[in-house]
Amino acid sequence: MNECSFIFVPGMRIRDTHKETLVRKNAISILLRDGLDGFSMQKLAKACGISVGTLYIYYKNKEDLIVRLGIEEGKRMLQETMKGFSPDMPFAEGLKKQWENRSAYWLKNQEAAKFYEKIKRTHYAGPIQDEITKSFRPVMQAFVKNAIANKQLHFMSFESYWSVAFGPLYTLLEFENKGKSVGNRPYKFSKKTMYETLELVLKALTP
Amino acid sequence: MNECSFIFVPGMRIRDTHKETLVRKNAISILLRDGLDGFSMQKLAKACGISVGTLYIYYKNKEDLIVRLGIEEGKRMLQETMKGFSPDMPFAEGLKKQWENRSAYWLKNQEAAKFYEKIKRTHYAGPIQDEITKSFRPVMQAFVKNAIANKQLHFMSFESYWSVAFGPLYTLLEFENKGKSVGNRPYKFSKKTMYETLELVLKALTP
DNA sequence: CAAATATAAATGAACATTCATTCATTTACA
DNA sequence: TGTAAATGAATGAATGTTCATTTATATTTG
Repeated sequence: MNECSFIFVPGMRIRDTHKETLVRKNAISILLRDGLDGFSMQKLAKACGISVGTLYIYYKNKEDLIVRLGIEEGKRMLQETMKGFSPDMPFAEGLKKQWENRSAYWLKNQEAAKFYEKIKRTHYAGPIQDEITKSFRPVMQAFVKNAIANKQLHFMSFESYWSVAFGPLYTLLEFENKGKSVGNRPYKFSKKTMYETLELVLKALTP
Repeated sequence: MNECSFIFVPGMRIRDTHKETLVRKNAISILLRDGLDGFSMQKLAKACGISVGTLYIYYKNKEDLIVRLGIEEGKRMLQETMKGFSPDMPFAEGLKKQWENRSAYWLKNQEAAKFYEKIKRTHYAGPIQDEITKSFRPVMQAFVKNAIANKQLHFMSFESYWSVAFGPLYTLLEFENKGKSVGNRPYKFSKKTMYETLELVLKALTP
């Protein structure tokens, strides 16, 4: 059942891999500019300067295209979030690492991050989350388990923990995303606000 | 410039106000079922059992329809969130009230709440947020100001405060929304988790 | 009271676009 | 030269919106 296997055949024309990046970048920027209901295959093909038919060589259909881009970007983001992180780390240190990684990625890859956050709230989210989850759930669970065992984290329900540990960060990054916070206050994400907030979160979670 | 003013004219046929509810309910359920890109005016008209043309009597166009429904639901939700709340309340009490109101509304009006959360993340969000903001910004600002003045809340940036005060609640409600939390863990919102989380938040924010 | 009237509500067929998707054909390369 | 990549015109369904027409009703008139 390996979709990637292939039989070598002489004379096979090589697929233009540069084109995959082209499609991804244009798809993301159209989706952000025009929204999900302003996105179409013909618009995408035109933006890429390729034929509509070509899109159907790379992707089974529109849904497949959106879902696969979502999975790709989600994995990329989580990969970056986990850089230099290990579930054996002391709790405060590990959480800090994740906050730093996540926000650094967000600021460096604004389009990709906005795209992922947007697509997560559509009806395409299901298969995307399923795929992402598979890869990262074990690491995150181990981290919490260790922290509680080592008395670096209060005993509490997993959802309570997660919502306090990451809810505030996501809220700040959403503000950054819009450029505005609550009440349309102009907002620019800064390390200062981030560390200020992280400190509060650690105060809440740690003994 | 009052759009609502009208000149009384004999023989005016009365608009069927029941129909406005019909349109709103169907629009919301189509949007939740089929997503923004699965929503269309003809589909909506058919679901309501009325003519497409009628929709264009009530709403200028599709965007106007979505935006106005968003504003309506957003205002309704915030109205409920503020029930029995006053910016003069002691901080912990006021925050608790808002958490309770918001979650109660969410559980009682699941469709409306899901709709609002979804539409907030689309390109229709701008004008919706602008309108909502106007009504509730002053109250929320006064609450924080009072709390800091009375030393019931640490001095901190507004964004830091907001993200910690409400980020975790929104995260829990999103879990409830999906029926799953992180890593596809099945999740059902309960007052127990809510109060457990609120306690952590208060620990973070109050001296 | 009942018929006529005036008005806006409501209709739905019709419009030009745009949509997702297909496929016979052409192109480029190992 | 054989192969898969790439094309793009074509398809039929669906899109947002319009508008000439019909319907319902509050008021006026007889």
